[in-house]
Amino acid sequence: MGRGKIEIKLIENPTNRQVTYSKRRNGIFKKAHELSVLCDAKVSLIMFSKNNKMHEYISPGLSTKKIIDQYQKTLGDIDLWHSHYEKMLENLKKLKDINNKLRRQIRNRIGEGSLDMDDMSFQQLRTLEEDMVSAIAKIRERKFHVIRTRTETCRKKVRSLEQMNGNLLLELEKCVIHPQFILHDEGEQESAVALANGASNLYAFCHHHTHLNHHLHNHHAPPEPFKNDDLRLA
Amino acid sequence: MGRGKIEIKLIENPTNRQVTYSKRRNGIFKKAHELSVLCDAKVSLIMFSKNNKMHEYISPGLSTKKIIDQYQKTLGDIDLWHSHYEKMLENLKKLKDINNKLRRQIRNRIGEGSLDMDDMSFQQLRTLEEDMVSAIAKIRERKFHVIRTRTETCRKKVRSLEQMNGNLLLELEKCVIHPQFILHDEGEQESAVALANGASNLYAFCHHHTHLNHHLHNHHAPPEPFKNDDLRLA
DNA sequence: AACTATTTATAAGA
DNA sequence: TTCTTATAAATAGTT
Repeated sequence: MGRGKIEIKLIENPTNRQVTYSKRRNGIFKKAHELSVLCDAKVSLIMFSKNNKMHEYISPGLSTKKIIDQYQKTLGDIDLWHSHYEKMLENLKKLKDINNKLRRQIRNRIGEGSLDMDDMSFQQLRTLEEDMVSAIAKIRERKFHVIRTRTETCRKKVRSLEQMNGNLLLELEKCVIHPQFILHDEGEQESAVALANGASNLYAFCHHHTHLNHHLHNHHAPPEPFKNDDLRLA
Repeated sequence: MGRGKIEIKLIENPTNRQVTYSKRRNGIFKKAHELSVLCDAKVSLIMFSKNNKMHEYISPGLSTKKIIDQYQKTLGDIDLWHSHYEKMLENLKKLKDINNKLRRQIRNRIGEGSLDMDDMSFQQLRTLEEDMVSAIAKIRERKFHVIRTRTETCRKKVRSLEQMNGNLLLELEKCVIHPQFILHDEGEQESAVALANGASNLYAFCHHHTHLNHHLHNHHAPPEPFKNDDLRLA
């Protein structure tokens, strides 16, 4: 339909091709629309030119999504997307199942599993109890490790404070033996008094801490149930 | 383009409409194909007639899926499908996370969580230990409930056996007092001896069971650690 | 983008 | 449905 007949094969000339594409594209769109109206048909027409420009026609009152959905349904779920989707759903279900199992396991271990436990035999309960006992032993061991570490840290802190304390006392001694160094004016004198007070405070502090230190060491040996030591250490 | 010009509006006559649909559909498909070939364009043409018969054209070497994928991509993921898919992926990830958390929790409770436990404070360990202790208490309670139930069942069985035993003894007594009933022939006599032996066996059985019954009742009161009773009852 | 000679599509009828 | 055919529409090549 034109000045001459053309063979249906790729138009090599890009300009020509582009022109033909435009003209024929409009032609198809017009025909698609006419078909939609004349026959009340649902039409989805999507096309990409050689340079990937997209054009689409959809029958009035429809969306491409709707058409594609209907397409999938009609094709009977052979589509790759659909199987992928199905796999995902399956996966989701599996994960949920595993999740529920884990939760039930936890509930059993917490002791809240009264309903689930009805399904458990005496043997199972016995095994669970043994498990829990050994688990508690491990947790206790871990707890006491934390206590030991904490004690160690505390002892180190005390030692360094004792050292500091000793140094300060030494300084104070110097000041008392040679009072001329600190009797420059009133302000300095006040600070000297403050220093003396501070030193005695440090003494008290030191004693408190060494006491605590011994305290901790006494409790180091017998790692028995938590109720005996946690109030002091937690 | 026909014997007469037609207005572009719904063709009311169904037959006419169907004919026009067929003709024009072929026309469009032909044009779509020509466009595909002439301009190397990707074309997807899906349509549904008024009675939902589907027809589609796809450029050679393509699949509708490919076109739709490209369509989605071009449209910039606004599509509902895509967002649905994304939501599913998100959901999947969340479930996996929850799963891992649950697993870690279990590992902690089992006492295998040495690595995870390094992240736990003393307070957390203490709470976990307390949890476990109360959980174990519940599990023990449950266990002893199972024992009680079992004991009860056993006792009932013993009682019914005792009853049966009594009845059999009564029968036997009758036979001994009135031997004429059982001295028909040799065969009958043998079975009478067997019956007597059986009865004495039942006596022994009965005693064994009542003994066990008392045994169980003694253990009913103090529900202490499992190692004391499970060998007899499990 | 407009023109137009031609081809193509198709409405109506059989 | 399919074929026929007169006529409307589309469009290739040109400007």
